[in-house]
Amino acid sequence: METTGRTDQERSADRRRRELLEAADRVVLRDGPGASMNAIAAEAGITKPILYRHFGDKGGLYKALAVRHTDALLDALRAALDAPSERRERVEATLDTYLAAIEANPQVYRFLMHPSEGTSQGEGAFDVGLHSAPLLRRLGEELAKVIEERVDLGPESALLSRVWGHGIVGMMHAAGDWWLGERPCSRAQLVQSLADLLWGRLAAAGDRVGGPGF
Amino acid sequence: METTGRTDQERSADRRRRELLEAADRVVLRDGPGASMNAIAAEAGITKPILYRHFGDKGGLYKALAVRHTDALLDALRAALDAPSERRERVEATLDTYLAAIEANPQVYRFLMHPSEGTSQGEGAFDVGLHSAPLLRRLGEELAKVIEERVDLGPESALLSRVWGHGIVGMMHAAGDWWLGERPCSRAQLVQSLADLLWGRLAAAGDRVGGPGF
DNA sequence: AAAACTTTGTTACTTGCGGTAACGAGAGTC
DNA sequence: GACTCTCGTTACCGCAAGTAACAAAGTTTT
Repeated sequence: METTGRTDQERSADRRRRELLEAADRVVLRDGPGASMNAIAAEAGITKPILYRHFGDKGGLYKALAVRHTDALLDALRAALDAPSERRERVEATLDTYLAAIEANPQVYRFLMHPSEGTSQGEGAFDVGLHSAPLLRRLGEELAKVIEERVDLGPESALLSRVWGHGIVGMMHAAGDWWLGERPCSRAQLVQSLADLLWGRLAAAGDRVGGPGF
Repeated sequence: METTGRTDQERSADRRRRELLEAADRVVLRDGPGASMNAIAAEAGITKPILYRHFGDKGGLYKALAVRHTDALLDALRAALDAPSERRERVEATLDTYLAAIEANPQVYRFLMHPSEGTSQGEGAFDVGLHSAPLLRRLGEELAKVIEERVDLGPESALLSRVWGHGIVGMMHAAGDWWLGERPCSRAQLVQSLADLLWGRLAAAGDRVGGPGF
């Protein structure tokens, strides 16, 4: 069959690609996001031009890496998000899953957050606002989908769910980032605090000015 | 007096520094965050080593630039944050101020969001979690201060206010970033949606399938 | 079987940037 | 007049991204 021949090549290429990605992963995890193409090639046991043949440029490689990890994280999150429990519980589980992931592997997380580089000259008036990590965008969209699907928001639900999706993801990310750096409390406490925030505790709290003393 | 002589030099150096920063600003605003030191030096009418004498390295220059802009933004935000109106109004005004700022000058905003680079070799086990833009950290801390100062959160208020400060800033940032890219609605609508989220509308909304508890 | 092509890999190069060393010219000081 | 101190230059180093040109293997075509 001709299919086997062609498939053989494709499979071989795919296997190679996966091997390269795994090598790249090791290097990036070891050396951080600044890892050089040379280093990655060396780890994979080959030389630079092959990497470029497979991934085009550094952006391509990093994008492929990011997609892998993002997919993995998304799978974990979806499980927490789609649980049949009550909303608050689901929210807490999702927050905890995310935080556990970044806690377990800060290097991966750190890499995912700024894949955008570029020795690029030119391209002055590119498009604005696309610097942020695609991971966050994907998470935001995913969460938006779930919200719209499961929460009754009346009219404007399309807009609201997306705003909230991105907003909540951003909240989770920023708080997680800060928490990871300072470790001011346990993960459970952080989850509680964030869930409380989403549950309107900021709106419900009283002013301090009328308080004791002063 | 000797003081005048010394002050003369210092003033001259400071003026120079400011000129250089302004030149750098123009270039960064024109060419994006990838602007080269050569380009900045050329814009300032001098050559590279002078930049390095003034700012140490590229990180130093970018940090100085970032501090300038961050200070400016913080001043605007503090005005909205310290208003004597009601809390919801204050929150909305603050959100709107931030969004208006990033809308008015996306280039600046874009630059502020990833000043961290580094051709650094070595330093393998640096510190994790410091990749995020210092702007967000400063905003988060600032907001935390205001929250703790004006909202009664009972015990744990120190922790809660900081978590919320960073969380809310992250929410604002992520939603703003997405909004700036897609422009799915007016600024006012976005502000409303985010304030609604903070006001617990997510918790208050009903489920879409079956009842709560399921 | 020999020629041609594809795949897989190499070495060696170019370009461009961050950063630095070494040197040069004015201006104030002993 | 020599000394030094700041401001400025040119010319370089090192390094990383990306590419061109070439080499050896297997596969297909004639």
